[in-house]
Amino acid sequence: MGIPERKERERQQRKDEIIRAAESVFLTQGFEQSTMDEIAEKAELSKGTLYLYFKSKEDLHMAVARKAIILLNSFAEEVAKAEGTALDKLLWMGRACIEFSQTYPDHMKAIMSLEGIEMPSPGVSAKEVQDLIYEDSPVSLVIQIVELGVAEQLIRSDIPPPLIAHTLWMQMLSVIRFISMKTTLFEVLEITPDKVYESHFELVLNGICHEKSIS
Amino acid sequence: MGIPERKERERQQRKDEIIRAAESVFLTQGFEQSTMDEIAEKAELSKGTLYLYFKSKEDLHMAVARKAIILLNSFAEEVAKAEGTALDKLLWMGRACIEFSQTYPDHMKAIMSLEGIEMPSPGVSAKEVQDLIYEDSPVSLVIQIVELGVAEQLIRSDIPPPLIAHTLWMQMLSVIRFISMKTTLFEVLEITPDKVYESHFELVLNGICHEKSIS
Amino acid sequence: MGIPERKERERQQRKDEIIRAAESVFLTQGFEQSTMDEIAEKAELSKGTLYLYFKSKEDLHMAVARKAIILLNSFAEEVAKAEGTALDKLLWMGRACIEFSQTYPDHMKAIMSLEGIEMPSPGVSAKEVQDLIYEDSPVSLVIQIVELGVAEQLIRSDIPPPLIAHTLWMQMLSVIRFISMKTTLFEVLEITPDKVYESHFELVLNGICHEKSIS
Amino acid sequence: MGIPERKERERQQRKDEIIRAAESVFLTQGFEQSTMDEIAEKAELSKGTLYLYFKSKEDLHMAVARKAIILLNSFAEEVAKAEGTALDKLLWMGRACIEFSQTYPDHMKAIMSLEGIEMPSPGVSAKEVQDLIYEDSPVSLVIQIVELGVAEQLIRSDIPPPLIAHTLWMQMLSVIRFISMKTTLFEVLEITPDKVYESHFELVLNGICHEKSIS
DNA sequence: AATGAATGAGCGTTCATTCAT
DNA sequence: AATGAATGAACGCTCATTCAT
Repeated sequence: MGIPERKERERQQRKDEIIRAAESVFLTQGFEQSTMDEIAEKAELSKGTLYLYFKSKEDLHMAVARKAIILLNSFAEEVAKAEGTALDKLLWMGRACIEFSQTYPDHMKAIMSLEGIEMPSPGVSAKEVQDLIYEDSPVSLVIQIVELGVAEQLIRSDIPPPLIAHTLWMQMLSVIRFISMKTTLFEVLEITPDKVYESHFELVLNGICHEKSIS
Repeated sequence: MGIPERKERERQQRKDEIIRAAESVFLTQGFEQSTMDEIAEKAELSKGTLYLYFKSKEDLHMAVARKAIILLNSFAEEVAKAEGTALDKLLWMGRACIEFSQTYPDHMKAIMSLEGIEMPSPGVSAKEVQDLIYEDSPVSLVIQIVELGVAEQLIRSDIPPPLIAHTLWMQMLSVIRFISMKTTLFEVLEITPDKVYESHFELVLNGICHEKSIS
Repeated sequence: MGIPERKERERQQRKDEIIRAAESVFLTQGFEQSTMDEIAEKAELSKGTLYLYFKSKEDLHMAVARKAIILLNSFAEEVAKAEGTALDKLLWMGRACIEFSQTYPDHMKAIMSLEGIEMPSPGVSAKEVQDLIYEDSPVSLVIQIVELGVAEQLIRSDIPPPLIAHTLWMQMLSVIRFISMKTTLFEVLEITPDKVYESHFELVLNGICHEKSIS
Repeated sequence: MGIPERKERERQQRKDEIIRAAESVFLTQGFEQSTMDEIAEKAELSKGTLYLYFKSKEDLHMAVARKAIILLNSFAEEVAKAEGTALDKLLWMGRACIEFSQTYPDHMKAIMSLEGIEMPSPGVSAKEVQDLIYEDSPVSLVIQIVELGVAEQLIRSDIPPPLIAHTLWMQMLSVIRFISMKTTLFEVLEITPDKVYESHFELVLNGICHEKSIS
């Protein structure tokens, strides 16, 4: 009794070990530049063994990203439960994402690399990527909060909540990418990453509030 | 006299020819998937000759992106000259970028691929990429307009104009990336790319207007 | 007592099951293209178990061929019993081989693949292959019939019967190989397989009859 | 003047060198068992260079076989020119083939390995193999001689000459295969290869002479 | 300046075989 | 006896880069 369960558990652990190894390799040198040899070496496993658990490099890539997104989601869910207005929640959630990206920069990188996957990637259906990013990700959470905000009359109602939510998510990713890559720029502008984040939230949250006439 | 100049001019022309060839190859199949062989064939030159003008594939990549960004800049400059408030100009400029990305999707792709270049890319300094994106790009133009908007008291003054400008630029890129990659999402949400663009501008421009109290 | 016998019987049954599985896999996709995984799956056994019964893939290959050759032999024996002259018997036997190759194309393939085994094949001695083909195969039957034919003075006596018999057997294989592989040739020559077989028998049987002066 | 010619000549020489290296590797260990690495090493060239001259392993295989068949053909043509009856010519040609197979055993092996190519081999059309074997090979020569023999009333006319010729060719191959592979058999039967060849010719040539009643 | 032949490290993937359980 | 996880050496092929001419 319990033997098949133990086997299954060990199998899952092995998978996790491989994912952990892949994470650290993908993140240090990017997905394209990483080789299965490196991952195998990092995992202290033979290359062939990798293929026992993941049918291709791409498959492993997806697994890494999935794990990251689920982790991020758990962060976001925590925040969404707290008391406050929709705008408060969005701000907290944004901050949680930033924090996540600083605590697990490698996981964040994995999530963002997914965004770069070209649609007709053989072996990975677009649908699969979509689901991963927009169903299991915080986006669905954001949609709910935006809908709440609209109900509270804090958020403008002239744009469909899902559209607002996706826009917020994209902007979130873009600011993180900005911070992580354009480090030399900060010295020139004499600002800190924190300042950038706060400005960002100021701007985007201000943007979704009830409209003033622009055009 | 004049001979070295002619030589130099011819050299530049050759370079342009190669860039043109590289463009069409990178754009049809992506940077990673393109080979120097293909570019050489397209340029009707031998592979070795490519290395006479560009020290590596990466170098050629940069040149292609540089050309694209300059082209985009010329578009933006045109728009910036027109009459109107700063907000008007920003909106027009945004629309010009969208139009550019639809007219020259390949060039836009090149510009965006630059954003994804990892910092410790051997052979290309971070500084070089920075300059390319933030000095020769429309960002400097946007900074000017934002400053104008602040002077006109249309744009909030509590955030430094360069920061606002960079945020706008990043958001611009993120919406274009979104549109080009998440096509299947549109069917689900029953929206059109145009609608996304307009919502985007609504939101971000609303965001940079004089603040209401959020926090 | 009887227990070891039962064990042995069970072991033989297991072996047969594996051979059956291997047959169907080898025959659908050829020996080289088949994997031990596929055979294991077909046999509903684990891959490791295969090695309990056969020491290598090659060994399994031999077993499959041996079974096929025994089956062919049983066909041939049936025919050899019938009434008629030695020449009649040889013709019938030839036709039986053709029929066999059409009824069990996969088994025939296995037999012929054996012929192609290179001599210094590690793990399989040439002797082993010889025995398989020339002792358990119809060749010994053919030798007997040729000897009979010589006694009947229907078949030339200037060439040793074993040599004639081996020649007949080789020619038999060559015509079957020809038919199975050179299908496109038939359209060009506007002939049918049956016509080829009959011409073949005409020629070779005519050849072994009492000599006319050639040289 | 002459420079492109020299280049072309050198290129051809290089190709020949590679073919020569491939020959010796294919023949020592068979086509499937040979690796491009081994061929490259034998040719004292890098693996990549092989692919500059041959687009695939299969392509190289064909080149090796083509060379062998052309060489064999030149042998056969020489013989066909000599004076004599059709039967004489066939006998001489047969002996020439035997001699060829002893002088260039490796080339002969290559020719025979072609016969083993399965029809739906990806990348090599059946047609291509057909042409190689039946158009450029001695078969066409044999057809002519058989036709001549029919005209001379030495060879039976009830079977179409092409069919007779193909049968002779197949039988030729089968005896060579027999000799080269079944060496241990000779000791048992106490015969020599030469005896086998002569018996073979006796039998097959007798077979194609004017028929006696068999059935 | 231009060529293009040559390189060689590298790639993702496969699979016969072994061995601890 | 049976398993199936693990191995690791291969494999065919690619391609950015170099260099003699």
